[in-house]
Amino acid sequence: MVSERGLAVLRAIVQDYVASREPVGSKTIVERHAFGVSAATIRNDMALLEEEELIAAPHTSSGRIPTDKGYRVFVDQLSEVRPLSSAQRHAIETFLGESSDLDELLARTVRLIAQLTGQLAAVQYPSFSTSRVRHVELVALAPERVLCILITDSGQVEQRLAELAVGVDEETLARLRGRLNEVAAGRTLAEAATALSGELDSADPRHAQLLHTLATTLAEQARVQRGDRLVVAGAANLVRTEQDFAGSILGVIEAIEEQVVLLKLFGEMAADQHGVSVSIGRENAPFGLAETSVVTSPFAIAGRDVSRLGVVGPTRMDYTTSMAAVRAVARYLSRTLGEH
Amino acid sequence: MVSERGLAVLRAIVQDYVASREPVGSKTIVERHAFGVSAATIRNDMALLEEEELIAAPHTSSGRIPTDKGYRVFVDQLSEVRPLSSAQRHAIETFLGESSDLDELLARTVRLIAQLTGQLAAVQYPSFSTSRVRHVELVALAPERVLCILITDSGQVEQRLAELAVGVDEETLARLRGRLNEVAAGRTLAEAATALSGELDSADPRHAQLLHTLATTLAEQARVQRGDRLVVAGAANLVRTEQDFAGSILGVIEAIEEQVVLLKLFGEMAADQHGVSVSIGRENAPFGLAETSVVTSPFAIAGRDVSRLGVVGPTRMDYTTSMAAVRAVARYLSRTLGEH
DNA sequence: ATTGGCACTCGACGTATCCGAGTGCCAAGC
DNA sequence: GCTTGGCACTCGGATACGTCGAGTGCCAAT
Repeated sequence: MVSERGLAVLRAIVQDYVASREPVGSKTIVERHAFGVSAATIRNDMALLEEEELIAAPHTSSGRIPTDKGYRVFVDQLSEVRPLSSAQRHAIETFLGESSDLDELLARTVRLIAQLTGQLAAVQYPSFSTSRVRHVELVALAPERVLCILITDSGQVEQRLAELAVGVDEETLARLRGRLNEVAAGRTLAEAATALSGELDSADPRHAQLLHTLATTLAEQARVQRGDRLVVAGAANLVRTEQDFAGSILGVIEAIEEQVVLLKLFGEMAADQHGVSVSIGRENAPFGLAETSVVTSPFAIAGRDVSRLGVVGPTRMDYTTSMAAVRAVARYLSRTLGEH
Repeated sequence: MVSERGLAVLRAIVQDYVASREPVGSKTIVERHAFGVSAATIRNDMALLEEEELIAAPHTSSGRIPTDKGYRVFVDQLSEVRPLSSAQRHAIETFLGESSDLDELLARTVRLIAQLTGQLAAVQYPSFSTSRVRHVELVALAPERVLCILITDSGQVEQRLAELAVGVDEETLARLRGRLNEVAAGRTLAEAATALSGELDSADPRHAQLLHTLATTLAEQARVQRGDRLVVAGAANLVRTEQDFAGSILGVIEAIEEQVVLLKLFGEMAADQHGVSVSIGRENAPFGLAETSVVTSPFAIAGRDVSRLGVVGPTRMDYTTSMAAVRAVARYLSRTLGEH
């Protein structure tokens, strides 16, 4: 139904509305875009677009604003993702390049995205369910306090303190260390957890209790997915766009702080495999984020898509910029982490 | 100059204003507090208080609101810190009691404070400048990639990856491990850093480069004060009180995200040694937080005051509740961490 | 299909008005 | 010498109203 020009009008409306925050009228469009037709013609097209529920008028005789559906069409069909400027690309290289470890890299990443997009940014910690145990280290802080350190082949380190009922000497600890490494090393975290549980049965009865404590500690540790954590930055950006939220911004802030909500949302978006995905307005209603849009992209460690990063902002956000920045940073990250 | 009753009036004004968010007039006071005098008398007292700049009128012929100075007097002289309800005390015990490690304990702590006070809460990571090195562990992930793990007697674990120009075999690594432990173990982090630097000179030339890398890595690691990190929770609470900030809440959010600002402020408040300290409104102007008040308390690990926790909120905050909650949680934390 | 014209709508904005809470002051009273 | 009731005064907030203008929908003409 909607003509070629009609879609161009939709694109113009989205762009102008995002830029000006005000309903855009037919006159504004012919002024700011070279359509070569009169305002009346644009009005006819707009009537069509309104019928298709791609745009809406806040009240009779006002300009139009895009609906969620309108944004969807814009994102899917009308926006070409233009690459970042060389300055921005350079910023990514220099700002992320000097990171020393994963924690710092992700912390810098999330701040960078927030800065590039002017939105709230979030990076999901990589889930290491497919990474393998490289080494298990046991350090006695006291005879009955043993620090268990788990090192994976993705360079991740997890530590946990085990409190034992009876003390253990260095020699025994060395034996246990050897045994645990034998059992766990080279396996995925999940496999290692299972194997460790099985190991309990064949344990030297004298150290059963000790081994049990250590094994369950390590097993639990292995079970913990770091993928259930988010790093967030740019809350100030969210507050800055507060007036874009008709309802309160409170729910959004709470959802961000809660993390679980956002993580679920990230999880759902993982279905869309290839590249950047966008979830718009009411599409997020199940998560209590009906007025926000989320732009995310997966990124990979060692070639495996393990996690997501993205931005959260008002439905009326600059999708083009957000998508470009999210895509670029995700790619850079995948490239850097792929070298591991 | 200000009579006994005058101070009582100030207390009433602070309490009513905090509760109602509206300038409080003489009539309201006689209604809600049993002063046994008429509104006219209260008005006389209020004129006195205004002369002393303890209260102010937003405009002619409106009720009065406390000034920063008024809040200061209220906090210092007029508010008795009433202990928490048993339910709240119970909440602290149960909510914090089940924490397994320091990270989780602090994460739970900050959420608890935010919940108890309805303000934004922050906990400074303990600074371990006075804690001692218990153990240094080196783990070769690859011949030229060595993971350095530093364990302190306060149970803190720091890890860092060292990239070496030339590979190192297990045997050499074991020797180095022994040497580093000899040098560093038992010393404070600062001492260890110095000692490690000195050790470089007497190094076996063959491994000079290797040792240098490891030593500087560890030294830098030791130098890093974890006290320069904050855990924050309850941003939603800050947004909820947004209307209490005449200027924008943006600066506050930015300061919180920046962390450095808040950490400096925490540092300054450390001067006031005994228990809860409060910094009000313009007292925070150097930090760009002229409209906010900060309530903090130190807490101790192993008997040493090492860090602070507190809340940040509008000048018009419930100081009594905030102070009580901050004090109670800090005490609980000190008690729990003192057992280490 | 496009266009200019035109009546119509409705929110934004400025002005005038009213209302009431609250003050300051004063003279009278305990 | 405090305290109190009375009273005039002030000022912000709410309400009502008129004006203005951007923008629309529709229609007849091209």
